[in-house]
Amino acid sequence: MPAQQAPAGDAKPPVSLWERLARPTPAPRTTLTPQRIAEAAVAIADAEGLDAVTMRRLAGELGVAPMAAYRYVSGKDELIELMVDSVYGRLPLDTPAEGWRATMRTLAVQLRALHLAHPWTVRAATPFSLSPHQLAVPERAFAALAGQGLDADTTMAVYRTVTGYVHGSVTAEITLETLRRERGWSDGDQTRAALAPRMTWLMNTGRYPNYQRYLHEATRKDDPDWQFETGLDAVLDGIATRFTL
Amino acid sequence: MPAQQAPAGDAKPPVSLWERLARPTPAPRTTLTPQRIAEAAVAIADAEGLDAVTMRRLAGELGVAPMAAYRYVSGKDELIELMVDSVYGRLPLDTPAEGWRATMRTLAVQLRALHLAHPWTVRAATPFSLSPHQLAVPERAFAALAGQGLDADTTMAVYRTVTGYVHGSVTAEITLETLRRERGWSDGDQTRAALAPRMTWLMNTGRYPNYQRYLHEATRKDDPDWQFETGLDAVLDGIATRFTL
DNA sequence: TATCCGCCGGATACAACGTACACATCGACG
DNA sequence: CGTCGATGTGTACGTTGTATCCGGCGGATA
Repeated sequence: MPAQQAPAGDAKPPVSLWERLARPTPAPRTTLTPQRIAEAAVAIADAEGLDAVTMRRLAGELGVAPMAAYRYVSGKDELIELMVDSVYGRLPLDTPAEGWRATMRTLAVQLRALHLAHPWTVRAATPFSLSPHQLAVPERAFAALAGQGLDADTTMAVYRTVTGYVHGSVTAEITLETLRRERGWSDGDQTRAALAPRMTWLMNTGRYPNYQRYLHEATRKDDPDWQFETGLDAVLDGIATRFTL
Repeated sequence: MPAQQAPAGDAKPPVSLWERLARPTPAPRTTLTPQRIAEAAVAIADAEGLDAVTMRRLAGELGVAPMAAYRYVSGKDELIELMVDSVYGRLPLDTPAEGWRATMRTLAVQLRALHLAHPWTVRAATPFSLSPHQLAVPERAFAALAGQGLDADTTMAVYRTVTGYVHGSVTAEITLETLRRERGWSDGDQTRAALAPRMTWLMNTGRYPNYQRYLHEATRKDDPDWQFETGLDAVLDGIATRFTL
């Protein structure tokens, strides 16, 4: 009798990760829990980047065998879903309501802060992943936008516009910051110095005169806060004018 | 003298990938060239996704030994840089000038089209990677924005805002589209049907009333063109009003 | 109290990956 | 004709995700 308790013949429509999570924990005596797994993995990713999160490394950090975590996640993809949901759970979404614009603005700023605190999230987070804490973000936005006379599609367009800007903008910021960190460049000047050979060669091709002029004239190249918020306010301006909010 | 200084070492200052590429090809009779490598890799990624691009697979496609490509790229990272630069080279950036707004709009639309045609680029492309064809994008934008009375920093802010929106927005779009394709769901209804179990469970928690209302009221959920362009026009509106262009 | 069963974590194993390294080969130039 | 540098080959190693089988503990049941 080969106790074949494999995933069985039928596909895999069974309970989702989040549904399993929500069930009361069968016993409080187990050494491993999804929360512990998520926190350990997040700690590794925060400290050494997403690539350092290895099933073996994670197991080592938890003091268990390499395959142990597979009791709780079906594979590495689900582990990352778990990690992302875990950090999204730390978002302080309970700020008081103050009108749609202020709410959307703080939401954007909070999302950026979250990504900066956990740079691996921009690579790992799939927008619209159906995880509880990630869903709380559009929920918050929709709540703030309700009652403004917008239909559902436009509400979604507003939400997507703002989060699209945030995600793209922060991705660029973090890509550069990560590159800088892993190469050991401390400030912007040192970064430019390290990039100088490539850059000067490219500029000497003479094909980028406008870009070159920017390089000479810009003075706030190293102020990501200013860059982010300037763009954000422009985006919010645009939403206000186009949808007459 | 410990002088270990991990990042210091100054290990790889040699000529960059692009500098090497620009040198005259030493002999026109070699079977392998960076162009051929890039095209083969792009073809694989277009057909089967970025994960299918393997050094061995690429070598097989080119009819050479697994390690052969390493004569031209220092590793897989450089291979991907090469791939991205290759597809950026297909951008038709020579459209006539028609004012900053029209230029920025078509640039955004073209970038979206490029990402949709090669979905792996949103994962692979690091913004501000210093490759010739990628640099041509900000060059084009700066050219269109020059003479509008903006200082260099604001010009960059405008560029970053638009490309940030494009990148983030298209990333979301492609993530969903890719998911749908690899699961074999044909249209939006089938996607929603497949996601229904997860979705209904989440909705039944009662924690997302506004999101749930959106699900019921929305009618253009499956029109990504409309979503993208609506957001884009809002962003451009915002830039125009905030910087009085 | 004795028994059984289902959940848990451990151990082993495998295929695929990126890539280091030494070797063979071939055209060009002295 | 001999030498040399550039090009592609062959082999091998360490690491990764994960399939599979096992032993054992604990609580419900008899």
